[in-house]
Amino acid sequence: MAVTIRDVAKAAGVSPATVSRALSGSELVEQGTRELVLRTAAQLGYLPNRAARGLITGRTGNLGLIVPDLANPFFPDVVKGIQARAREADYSVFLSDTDEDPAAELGLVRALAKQVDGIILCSPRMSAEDLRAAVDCAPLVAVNRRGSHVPGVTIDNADGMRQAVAHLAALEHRRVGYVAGPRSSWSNRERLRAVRTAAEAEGVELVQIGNVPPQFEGGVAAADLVVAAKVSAVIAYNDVVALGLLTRLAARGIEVPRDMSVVGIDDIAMSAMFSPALTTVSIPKAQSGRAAVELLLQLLGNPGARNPSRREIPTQLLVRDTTAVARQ
Amino acid sequence: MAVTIRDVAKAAGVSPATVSRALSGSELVEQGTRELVLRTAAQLGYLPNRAARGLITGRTGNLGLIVPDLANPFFPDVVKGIQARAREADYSVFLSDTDEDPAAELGLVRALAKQVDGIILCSPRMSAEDLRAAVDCAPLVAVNRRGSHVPGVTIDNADGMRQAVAHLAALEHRRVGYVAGPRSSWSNRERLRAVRTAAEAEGVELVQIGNVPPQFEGGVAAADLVVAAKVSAVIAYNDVVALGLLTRLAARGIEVPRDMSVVGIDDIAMSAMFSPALTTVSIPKAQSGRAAVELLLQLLGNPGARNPSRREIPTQLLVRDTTAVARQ
DNA sequence: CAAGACTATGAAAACGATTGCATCCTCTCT
DNA sequence: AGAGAGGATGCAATCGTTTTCATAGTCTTG
Repeated sequence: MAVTIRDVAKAAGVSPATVSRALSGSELVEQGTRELVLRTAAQLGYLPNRAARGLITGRTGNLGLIVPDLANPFFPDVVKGIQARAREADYSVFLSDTDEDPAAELGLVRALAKQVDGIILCSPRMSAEDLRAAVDCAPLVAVNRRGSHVPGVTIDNADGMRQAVAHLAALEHRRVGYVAGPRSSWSNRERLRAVRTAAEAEGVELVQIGNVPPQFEGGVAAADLVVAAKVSAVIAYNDVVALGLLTRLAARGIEVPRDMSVVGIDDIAMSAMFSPALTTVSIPKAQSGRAAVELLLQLLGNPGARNPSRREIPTQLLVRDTTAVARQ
Repeated sequence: MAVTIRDVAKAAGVSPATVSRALSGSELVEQGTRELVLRTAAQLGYLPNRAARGLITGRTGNLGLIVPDLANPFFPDVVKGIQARAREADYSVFLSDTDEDPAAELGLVRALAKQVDGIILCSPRMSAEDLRAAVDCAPLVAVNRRGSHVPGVTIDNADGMRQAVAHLAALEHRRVGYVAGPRSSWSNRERLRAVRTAAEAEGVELVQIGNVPPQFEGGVAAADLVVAAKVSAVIAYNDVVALGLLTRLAARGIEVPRDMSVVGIDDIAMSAMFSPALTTVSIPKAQSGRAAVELLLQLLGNPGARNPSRREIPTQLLVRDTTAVARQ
């Protein structure tokens, strides 16, 4: 059925070993022979059997990718970046969606470990000790999470929050709310800390508002708390929450940005489409994905690397229509 | 390093053959022996090497999944369904995003064919002949596309359009627009035909408006054409286009649904969050994904199946806030 | 009790690639 | 011219499983 290396060898009048060497670009085969082999292989439509190769080399040519929820509009773009970069490097990627179940993450890592050369863990919700265990299963890179022995790609939350708070301060907001995401989320803890630091530096009073699920409904629910908190501006854990806020504020007759300024984080596609268009801290999502693959490839090339490598992605405040000068 | 079947065999005092049989649930091994083997395997943390198994069985335990654009909010939900069902059947899925490049699709199918047991092609844009070629590469199921020899999952567009048109007709709309998607899209051709049939049946006049890219910008651009077409209601190729319409109509001061009714197709998450919330023909996206896997598994179990199997997914009109009685 | 039928197990041959080692040839240097 | 070096190639082992076939023991049955 399928054409094997032996068929090519026979057709080209050489041994399978020579075919293997010619195709893998080894330098130990004569120019003429190589060309002959390459031509024959192409002619026969030969494609190497990955399983067989993997068996002897111990590498699969696959990467594993675990995301908490693909329906969260943040992730598809990250996945696209990962996908694209992996393909360039001739790797295929296995996708797994945990449906927001942190307990499933470690199990998936374990299951995937045998089938892939490395794993990318997106926004892992798992505990620190589980993360440690995961790292021991396979070469692993985390996205949106820093761990003491885990290489990873993170967002420069500190600078993003600094930009957001500086923007609001420049608009004369003196009392600003932060609508927090899930307590268990590393990103949320990180953003909370960053926004506090930034507020202090700018001399702005900061009030934390709730811990809401990172969904539209979370924002809807938070809106009333925001109003009650007597702030003139609010920064949301992410864009989806911010859009929820916007919707409920409008329903209550509170006009944005006249009565309240709102800033999101992520810059998902919908944010620009909403009216009013959301001011947000933009994260280069595809770039984060590419960087994660880059890190992983580096790890695979040099598995003994002692210090886990890190990569921090810069953020950029996009000022759109939901922020304005504070009302006196 | 890794624990192999031989290690388990040695530890359990049996032959590798027996271990293999015990683990694969073959009936030819004695109860006691099976338990011993299972216990030993678990104890040693044995996980079978997929590559080795694949080499001998010829099956990989992997499925390939090709989508045109993961950033299109329609697809993540479908992918989630596919993912979930595949995992239940103990399959892993390779994800590939073609970035809307139809020319890349066949190449990807070819490349993937050797690494997977079957392929799911989502909304393939490729030509009919390419699709024929693709089917010959590997067991294959198409989603959102019907081809003469291609098993696939499709949406019941006819009924969806019927519901939408009946709804508008009941609201006394007599002249309705259809904002068409890309001419090359099979779904678009299908929907156009269905909406025409439905309009005829309801005695409603139908005007086709443009062929726009299936994005927000497409809807924005179409809005002015819609107004010029003097229709009182419009059905859009999909929700994203409908949201673009809504945005531009609002900017022109045309109030929805008072001055114009708008119906989308897909029911993406954002549609419910928009204001006004979009009336739309809902497609069970995850269910489509699951059905595709189901079909593929069936195909794998019985590759000689002559008549390609089909599955049609029902749709459901969700009436929200963008449709109202036509103005006199 | 003998003979056949069955059952549980093991030995060994695959699957298709890679790679260490051996071989053979050609070239160069003394 | 002979010897040694080195480059190109082939042979065969190997990776970890599954599966066919053979074997040895147990059970049934006339």
